[in-house]
Formats: sequence, C-alpha cells, structure tokens
Amino acid sequence: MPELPEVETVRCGIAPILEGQTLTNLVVRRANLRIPFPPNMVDRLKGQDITTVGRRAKYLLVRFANHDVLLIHLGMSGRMTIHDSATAPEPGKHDHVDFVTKGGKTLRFNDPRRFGLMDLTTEEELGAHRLLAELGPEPLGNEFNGDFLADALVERSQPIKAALLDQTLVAGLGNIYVCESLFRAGVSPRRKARNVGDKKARLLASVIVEVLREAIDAGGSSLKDHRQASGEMGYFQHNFSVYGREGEPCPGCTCDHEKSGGIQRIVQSGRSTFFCAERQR
DNA sequence: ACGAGAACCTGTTTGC
DNA sequence: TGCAAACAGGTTCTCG
Repeated sequence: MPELPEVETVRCGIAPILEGQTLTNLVVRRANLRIPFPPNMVDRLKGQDITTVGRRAKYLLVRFANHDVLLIHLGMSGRMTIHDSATAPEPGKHDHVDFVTKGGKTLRFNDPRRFGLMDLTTEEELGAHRLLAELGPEPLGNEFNGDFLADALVERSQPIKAALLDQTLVAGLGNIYVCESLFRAGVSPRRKARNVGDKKARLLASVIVEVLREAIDAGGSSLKDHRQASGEMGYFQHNFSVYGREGEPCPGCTCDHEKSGGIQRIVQSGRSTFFCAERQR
C-alpha cells in the first residue's frame, strides 16, 4: 500500500528507533522477497552502527557508519512494527526480518505478498544503484516544479495517469495519489500527457506537492496516536476524494450526480482509476 | 519504441 | 452459507 507519504511516515516512525543504534542482531527468516536477500547481508550488517534512516522515492535508506546502505522497499503489503525485544511476540508467517538494536528494540518487517525487497550497497555506489539510477526527481524536492512537469509532459504521448505513475518521470507517486492529484487539478486521467497544456501542467505540479504534504502530515499525526498502541505505522485511514469511491457523488462538484453517475472507476493499464468525468477534462 | 497485459504472491472483499 | 472470482497502495518482464 505504501506510496511516498506512507513510506515517509514509516521513515519517521523507525528513525528514532534506529538512528545512533548498534544493530546487535539481524534475523532473516527466508531466502528472498521479490528478489533474493543479499547473500552476505547478515554478516555484513550485524554489529554495525546505524547513522541515519533516509528515503528516496518509495525506498527507505538505512545508512551505516561504515558507509553501507540498506535499501528497503515495502512493495504492496510491507509493514514495519516496533517491539521491545524482551516482549516481542512470536514471529508470524509473514514476519520475514527482525532488526534488533542494542537499545532493546526490535523492528520487524512483515510482508504477506512479498513484493517488497531489500538490497545492500554503499554510500559511494548509491546514486548508480540499478534501483535508484533511473528515478525521476523527488516530488517534494527543488527540481520538481511547474516548469519541470510542463516540459516533461510535452514529450509523452501516454495518458497522464500512466505518465505520473512512471517513476522515471517523477519518483514516489502511486495509484492513489495520482488519482487524487488529477482530481484536484481537474485533469482527466485519460488525457494524453502532451495535451494537458502548460497551465494545467503547472497546476498539477503544485497540486501534487499539496496532496503529498497533506498525506504526510496526516500520517505524522496518526503516527503519534497510533504507535504506542500497536507498534505499527504507516497505515492510516485517509479521507480520499475519489480513490475507492466509485458511484459516490463527486465531492464539491456542482454537476448533476444522477446524470453524471458521480465518481467512476475505469481500468488503465491494468490499474483502477477513480475520477469525476464532469470535473476532470 | 511504446503501451497493454501478465506475472510475481497472499489476503480480503464481493458476487452468485 | 459457501465457494469462486475479483481485487489490492508496486515493479518488471514479455508480447504485439
């Protein structure tokens, strides 16, 4: 489920547990997720000191004092939970990895579908890593703005929905936040990227930043409420405008819902798109 | 070269 | 009620 805001929420939740800690133990309970675990991962990381927990697109970056960097992707169903090591529950079927710190905490990675992955690289080789090298700019970074998006869209003939999901164009958007952003900007998901137009492209860029920031803020506040209770983070109920709302009236739309059918669900390149055909042109 | 579709997995929801 | 189909927030490969 995690898109950029959820990954950022997970990062905020696990950073205080990991940063400045020694990784006293690393328990890996199977050979692979989407790809094999690095064969030497446990030997290489056990006993190392963690410096920071960062993020690039939907990847978590756990940095170590010796310049090793662990890449973690949560896939569709990856979760992290925090436990006191002394009282951590018996690992369940999909609890694939435990990170145990000197400070007495266990960070547990759970992923039923196993679309997640972990890989190991170094600070020096990070930029050239195959999983990161082709990524577009961070949507919340300086590079991403109206100029950038307008220029990028002109070169693409695919539907705008597909263009925004392409991680090489801009990195970190997923199905939900693309739907939400297109709704807020009033752009039809079916419109070809190159036909979005300069003005709408610029609006879209600012709306994307807005939507992501709001989601991160919501995650931050839910993290505060949620964490001491369950130890789980990154999954919270959002108030989406269109995502998952097929058949409901379009929020804030003055058009005739009976006539327009409200929010529609269509399938684009195998994924659900939710939108209001009246408002989004 | 590009886009659509399938594949990778398991769990949950929906529909007959 | 029960079972099968559809569906799920991601990525990557194949095929036309």
